[in-house]
Parts: sequence; structure tokens; C-alpha cells
Amino acid sequence: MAVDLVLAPKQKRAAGERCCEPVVYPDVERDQALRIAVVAKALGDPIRLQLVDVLRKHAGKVCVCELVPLFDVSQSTLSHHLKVLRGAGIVESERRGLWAYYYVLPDALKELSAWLS
Amino acid sequence: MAVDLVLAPKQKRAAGERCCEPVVYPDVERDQALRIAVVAKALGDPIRLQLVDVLRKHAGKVCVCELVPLFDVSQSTLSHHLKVLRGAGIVESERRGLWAYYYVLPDALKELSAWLS
DNA sequence: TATGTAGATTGATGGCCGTCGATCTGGTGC
DNA sequence: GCACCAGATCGACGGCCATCAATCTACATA
Repeated sequence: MAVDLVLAPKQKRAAGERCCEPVVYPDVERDQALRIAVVAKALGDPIRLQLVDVLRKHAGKVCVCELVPLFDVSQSTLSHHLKVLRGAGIVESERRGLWAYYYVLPDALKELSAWLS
Repeated sequence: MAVDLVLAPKQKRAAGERCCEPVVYPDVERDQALRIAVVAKALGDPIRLQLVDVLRKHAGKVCVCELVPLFDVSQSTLSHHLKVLRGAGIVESERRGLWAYYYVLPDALKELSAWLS
């Protein structure tokens, strides 16, 4: 119970010895780290990564009906992945009649890319 | 072009109308996509992202005891995150006496970074 | 109107993830 | 030997994720 108020110098590191250089606080702020992590997390699935790859290599907007046969998952699963990418702000969609077109937002990957460099 | 050469009767697309450009297969192979996704997934957590940020900004190797107070999680949780990063091939560790030092592997983020550019 | 179609949504399921306290490991110093 | 320490590992818990078949929603065409 009664603890010695004084934080005794239980520092045992031998004279002059330090484990390493002084503390360095993260350069990226918490908000920024969160934003970047959200994008990275969305890219953290092989199918979503390849989805973004296809959309990026394609100048225009790609119809979902062209995307589905490229992958070995059901249509509903692919739709889910596209929704996740939309939620992360990486892609956007546009409806034309029966078809839906997806495209990568220009600046979506900029912050992550910049942080990596 | 040669659009009209009709294949199946079920095709309902109005004359000459197509949903979009022809199919484009993913540029990144499945193996490569998987490797990149593994790295992205590991970075998909704010704490791990900031961990990598600190280690990267630091030239040498950083002691775990300096990392723990930077984050609002328990020591065991931080140790877990470091293990995940190690599993993804992003960081490596080295023991010196009681202390453990972590550092970013030089080429760890190269493939992801290259893909983003 | 009725039928067919593209794509989104729902609900269920099994597995994985982030977090913690507690414990274990092995190196240090008395 | 013994006590202490840094860091890894364990076991458990709650929540989130990837997947599917089934269903729903618009739109298009007859």
C-alpha cells in the first residue's frame, strides 16, 4: 500500500550506458497515420489490390461486368470488395443504365505513396 | 472493330453498344499481388504505420523500451505489432543483452512503393 | 404489363485480428 | 544463489473480415 512517494532511481543502466538514442516521436500525426492506414488496409487484400491495378492501368472507367470474370470469387464478393475500396476513398462508381462503372480517384493513393518515399 | 459479328442470341446490348472497353487482365501477377498485399495489410494499422515511421526516420536501430511509451497500448500489444511487422518482412530485430532493437529492412517497402508509382 | 438482366444488399458462417493481463524466458547485478 | 528487469509468448475475449447463396432493386426490352 504505502508506497515510497519518491520515485527512487531504480535506474539500473550502468554508468553512461543507454539502450539507444533518445526517444523520437512519430513524424506522422495520428490523423494522418489513420488516413494512410485506412488506404493501406484496403489494399491489404490481393483481390482488391488487383482490382485497383486493373482500374489504374485502364484510362477510363471499367464496367463491373468486365471485372467479375477476372477473379475467382462470386459477384457478391466482388461487389463487396468494390464497396470497401469506395469506403476507403480509393475508387468511385457511376451508373449508366444497367451497368456500373468504376474508376480510381486521382489523388487517392498520393498520401500513401508520398509517405513511402 | 468488327463489332457486329454477333455471338449469342441472348445478347441484349443495343446495336453497337458495349458496356466498356475490352477486358483488361491485371498487370500484377497473383504472386506479386499477394506479396504486395501482405505488406499493405501489415501497414493497415495506425500503430504499426507509426512504428514503421519512427523506425524509418531513425537511422539506426531503436530499442523497444523507447517505443513502448510512444503508444497508448500495453507492452504485449506493441510486441505483437512488432511481430506482425517482422512476419511481413518489413522489420527485423536484434537482441543485445536485455534490450531488443528493431530496424526497417532496406528493401521491404520497395515493391509496394514501385507499384504505387 | 411481364420478363430478363446488372449489380447491390442481406444474413449466415468460419476464421482472423487487436487488445489485455498473466506468465514465461533469459540476461543482469547483487 | 537470488531478485530484478526487458521483452516475448500465452489464453481469452469481442469484434471485424472474406465468402457465399439468396434476395432485392432498377433498368431495359418486348
